Parts: sequence; C-alpha cells; structure tokens
Amino acid sequence: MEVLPTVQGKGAPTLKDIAREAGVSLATASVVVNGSRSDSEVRVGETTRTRVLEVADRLGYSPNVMARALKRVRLNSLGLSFHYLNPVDAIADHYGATVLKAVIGVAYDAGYNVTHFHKPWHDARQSAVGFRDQGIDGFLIISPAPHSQLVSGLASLNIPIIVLSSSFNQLAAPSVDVDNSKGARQATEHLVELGHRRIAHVMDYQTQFDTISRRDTFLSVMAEHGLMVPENFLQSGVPHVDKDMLRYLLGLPNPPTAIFTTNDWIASRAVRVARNLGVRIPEELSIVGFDDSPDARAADPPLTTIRQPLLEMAETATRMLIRMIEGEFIAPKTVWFDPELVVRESSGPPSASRAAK
Amino acid sequence: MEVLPTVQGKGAPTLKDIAREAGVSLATASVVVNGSRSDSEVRVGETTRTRVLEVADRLGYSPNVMARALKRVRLNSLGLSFHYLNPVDAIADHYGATVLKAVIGVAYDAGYNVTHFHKPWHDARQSAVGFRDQGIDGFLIISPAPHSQLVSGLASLNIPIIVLSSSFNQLAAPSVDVDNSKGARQATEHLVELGHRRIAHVMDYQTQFDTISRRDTFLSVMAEHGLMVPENFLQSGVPHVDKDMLRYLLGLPNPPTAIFTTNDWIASRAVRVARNLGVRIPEELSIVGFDDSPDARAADPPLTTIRQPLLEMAETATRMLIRMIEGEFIAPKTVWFDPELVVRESSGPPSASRAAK
DNA sequence: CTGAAAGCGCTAACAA
DNA sequence: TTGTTAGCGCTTTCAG
Repeated sequence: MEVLPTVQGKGAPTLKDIAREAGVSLATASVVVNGSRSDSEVRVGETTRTRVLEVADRLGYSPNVMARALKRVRLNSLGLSFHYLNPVDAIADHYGATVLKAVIGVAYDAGYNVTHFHKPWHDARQSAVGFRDQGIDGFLIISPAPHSQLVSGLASLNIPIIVLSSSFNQLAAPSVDVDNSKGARQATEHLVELGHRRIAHVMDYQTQFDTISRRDTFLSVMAEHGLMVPENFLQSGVPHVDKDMLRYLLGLPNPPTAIFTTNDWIASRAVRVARNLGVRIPEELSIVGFDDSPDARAADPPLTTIRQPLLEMAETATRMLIRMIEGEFIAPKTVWFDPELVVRESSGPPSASRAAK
Repeated sequence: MEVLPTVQGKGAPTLKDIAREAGVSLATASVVVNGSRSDSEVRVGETTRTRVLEVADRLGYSPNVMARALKRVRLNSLGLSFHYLNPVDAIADHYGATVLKAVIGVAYDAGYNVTHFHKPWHDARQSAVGFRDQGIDGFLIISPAPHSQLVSGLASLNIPIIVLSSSFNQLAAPSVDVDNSKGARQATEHLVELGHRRIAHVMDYQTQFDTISRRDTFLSVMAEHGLMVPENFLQSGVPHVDKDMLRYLLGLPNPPTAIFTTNDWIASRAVRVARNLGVRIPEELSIVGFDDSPDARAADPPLTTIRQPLLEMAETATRMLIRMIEGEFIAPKTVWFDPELVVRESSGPPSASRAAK
C-alpha cells in the first residue's frame, strides 16, 4: 500500500525529500518539478528528470505554495470583494452568482484561484494595508460604493485592481461597466416609439450610481422628445413596487401608459401587482425593465428589458486584472459594454383610449 | 527577466524594519506585534511594547501571511468547493448565494477567509493532493456528487472537511443536510390531510441524492395511507414543468388533484403553466414545492412548500469545519436539520367534483 | 526582560 | 549538466 501523504505541516513530502530520494540536489529537483525556465528542458538531463518526476509522483509531492510565495513570485491568486452588503435578495443572487461564475471560470483557466475578502470597508485605507500581505496578486472589486476608500486605498498601494459595475468619475482604477445611459435611452426610446407619451419611472430607493444614471438619462431622452415627466411620475420602490404606488400612479388624472423601471426585479413585481389590480399588460400598461435577469423571463408576461451582458463583463474584468498582474499597463479608464434592447411581451403601443390626452 | 512586483513584494515594511526602527530585536518585535504567548504581556516591557506598536502603526505594518504560514501555523483560511456544475440557473443562484453568504459570514467572524477551489474533479484523488499545499486549513465541499472521490481523497489526506447537502451513506466526512425524507413526508401528509387521494410527483431529471430521497419518501407515505400512485403520476421535469406534461397529467381519466414537486423552482413553473392552461390553483390543483426559496414567495399564488434552513445549515457546516481545524474531533456523521411545512396559497382541499373518484 | 540563531520550503544566483 | 548557497519574513527555542 502506498504511503499516503498528509496535510501540509504534517510531514507532506518536500522538495528536499524528493531530492534526497532521487539522489539529486535540491536545486535540480526544483527545476525539474516546476519547469522553471523555458530552457529547463536543456538544463536537466533526461534520465535525471524522469527519475525525479517518478519519485515526486510516488511520494505524492506537490509544491508548497506558501514557501514559493515567499520568494516573491506571483501567487496566482485573485482577491474578490463583493460589495453587496444587502442581505441576499433576488437581485443579489443572480448578480452575484453570475459574476462569481465568470470570475472563477476565467481565473481557473488562467491558473489563478480566487479568494474572498470581506474585511470591513469603513476604515478602508487601513483595510487596504491589511490586504497587501494576504498573498493575493490583485483585486477585483465588485460594485463598490461611489466613493469607496477601498479603491483609492488599494490603488495608492499600487495593487492591481479592477472595478466592476461602478464606474463613477475620478475612479483611480480601470473599470468595467455597462453603459447605463445608453441602456436607459434604448428603453425610453422604445417606449416613445411605441407611441407612449406619459411614461413613469420607478427606481430603487438606494442611490447607486447606475440607478441614478438610468434615471437621468430617462429624463433627458424624454426632454429631447419634448415630453414632460411630472414630478409624481418619478417613484422609488421600497424596494418593490407596492400596490399603493401602482394604484396611485394609475389613479392619476393623466396616468402613465408605461413604466420604465431601474431593474427587472422591480419590473417583475410591478407586472404582478398590475395583474392583481386587473390591469392588462401591455394593453393598458407597458413595463420595461433593465438587466435581462431570470426575473425578466419568469415574469408573466415576460419582460421587455435592457440586456446587460454581465457574464461577459465580469469575464472581461477578470481578464484585465490578470493582464495587469502579469505586467501589462492598463489605463484607469472604463470599458463600456453595450446594453441591448430585448423586446418581449410587457410592452406594446398604448391603447387608443388611454393614449389620448 | 524582470520579476514583477507582487502585492506583497511592494516594499511593504517587514518585521525587521519595525525592529530596526524601534531599536529592538526581531524576536521582541514579533512577540509584541502578535501577542503570541498568553504571557507575552509579561515578556515585554510596557515601554518597549508601546514603542514597537507605535512604529508598526506608523509604518503601516501588517504581517506577511505567507511567511507566517511557513512556520506551520494555521493559515485561517477555508477552501470552498461548489459542486454545482450546471450553468447558473435560478436554483443555483439562490442556493449558491445563500451558502456563500453563510460561509463568508461565519468565516469572517472567526477570522478566516475563504478561497474557491474548482479544480477538475475527475481525477479527484490527484486534485486532493494538489489541494494539500494550497495553504488552506480545511475544506467545505458543497453538494458533491454521490461518490465524489474528492471527498474520499481529501479525507484520506487527513484534511479537515465538511460536506454540505449531500449526505449519502458511507460518507468519509462529517456532513450537514436537511432531512429530505422528513420534508417529503410533511409535504405528502399535508396534501393527504387536505383530502387529496390522487397525488403526482414531479422531480428534476437529475438524479441527485436529495431528489431521490424525496421521491422515495413520497411513495412510502402514500403507501402508508393506502394510496396508489400510478406509474404515470411520476414525472421528471426537463428541468421545468412544461405545458405538455401538465396537460397530459390533467388530461388523464383520473387526473391528480395535487402535485408535489422536488423543488420550488419546478413548483413555481408548474403554477404558472397551470394558470396559463386556465387551471385554478388551489381550487382545481394543489401544488407543493420544496426549499422555500424566493421562488416560493414570488409565485402567484405563493407556494406552500417545505422550508429548508439553508442559511443555518451552511453556517453550522462552517462552524463545524472551523472547530475541526482548531483541533476538535468531529465524527463523520450527518447533522440533520429539520425541514418545516410552510402553508401558503398553492394548496387547499380538492374541489368536491374533482376529488370524487 | 531581551537578543541571537535556527530554520519553515522554495527559488535563483553563482560555482563547479 | 548539476550542486552550493543565500535568503524570502516570520516564529520560537534557548541563552544572555
């Protein structure tokens, strides 16, 4: 029976062991075991090499990452810091799961592993310092708060970082984001082209950057078309669209014929509440969301929405990080991804009677 | 060739730096900086101690985890291996996000961080060896396949591991799971008590362990009550309940008056398809799910379901792992969590006409 | 109370 | 082609 290697620290075979066993020097063993230099094939004789490899295999050797790290080689390890502090909810689930999937996939393919860092962000400058020696090569910061000191802190320490989904100005690091403004424009123009004139907007009550950008663009586009948006057409969900809000909106003297919401989660809630209120969609009310999350398909009727290519975005961010880590210079700019209008069944032309002023 | 600076190589102050700066020896600095022995308070003079601390603070010192690890101290780091290979879908989203939240929360409170490991599982024995020196103290394995070699491999290496959501027999490690059998019993008996006699079951087409256990218990309970389950009342979603299946089920000479599904996702699909088919729920058809995921609440009507305390389960698993890592012996048994029947609006007594044979 | 010294496992000059 | 050697930053006896 083979001798089972044990946990690190409990006598796992070391390079020294295999060197002794194979009758070569430590250095030779090292070179063989991790084809260090490209010319290593030449450096070590074929017989020696196979012998060493054989021993390494027999002993169940695997290099001690920690020791290797001490030599200031890259650790091939990414830090990931999610910034959705909210309790798990429908949005966070999908967003987080998608991002995680992308990051892990790309990292794995590139030979990196990813570890979570969730130290408290208050006192972020301090945290940043703490991260430095945690043994990661770079950080991916997911959706940090607008003025996150974590970003500036890490950046000032010269740690490679990429920011995802939070591309405010003056960001001290490269970032990846969807073009929220373009998406909001697509949504608004879609509705306008269908003939809607009275369009309401419902946003999350949290003042995230993307949320604001979507609302502002909505307002600009409406203005460009000479359409007025009454003050009370601008609502905030808490964070869902509740019956009262919708009833209020639809009970106005000149009710909206369409609603553009800041995300699919809110939109799908709105659809459901509307249906329970006996409002037919899209005949009596059009609703357009944002994200194209599973909520959009699951809604009944399925949502017209703005697709955000989250998976690709996260993959791109991860690749950028790895390139930075591997020495490439990447300017602290934002890579914008184009959103895409996905027309499903929750939007249509306003009915003649309602469209009439 | 140049060696690119890694995060930690960036000229961060070392213990040596602070020792020199404070005019003490390396050893003293070490003792002060990480109150090593319980009697360290005594070991170092108060003045020296404050001076060292002050310098450390001023220089922004933080210990190099890698170097410390070399000394075979615990690394305070957990490995996490998710086993949901499927593309991100609604179930995986919520399951994964909840587990991750629990694990990270508990780990953080205990001063551990968590890193993802997703090396290929085929060739698991090999992978296990590879994990050993990755610098983690223990592994949390989420929902491994029934005969995962990863589990046995890791176990044989004597690495502390805990398995979540996959408690088949002969497991070589402690595990945490919901009592699927009890849950299926609650669901089935709920339906029987409401007066249902013809109950169908729809499961995922994947043969996961929990799925099988739920179906088998459903059958046992039905048998205990002397109720027959025709062969064609046992269906598999692909993985959703499609129109045809439901139409088939309801079109049978003696159609079921209720359906118990293997999870909420399938149940919520079923509810929606039924509604589109013009079937009223629960008057004409009762549907009971499993999990109490967000899908259950989001369904219309909201689902009666079996609540699985996933967050607590994952937290418990993490705590167990940490206890193992810290030296406590934990027997390789399963800790079962009780499921709980949550009655909402998707279940009710069968209507008189349909209940009649 | 404090310092000197010996490594942890590995890599990379530099020798041979 | 191979071996020797000097650390990486830290902890920890063991002497002063």
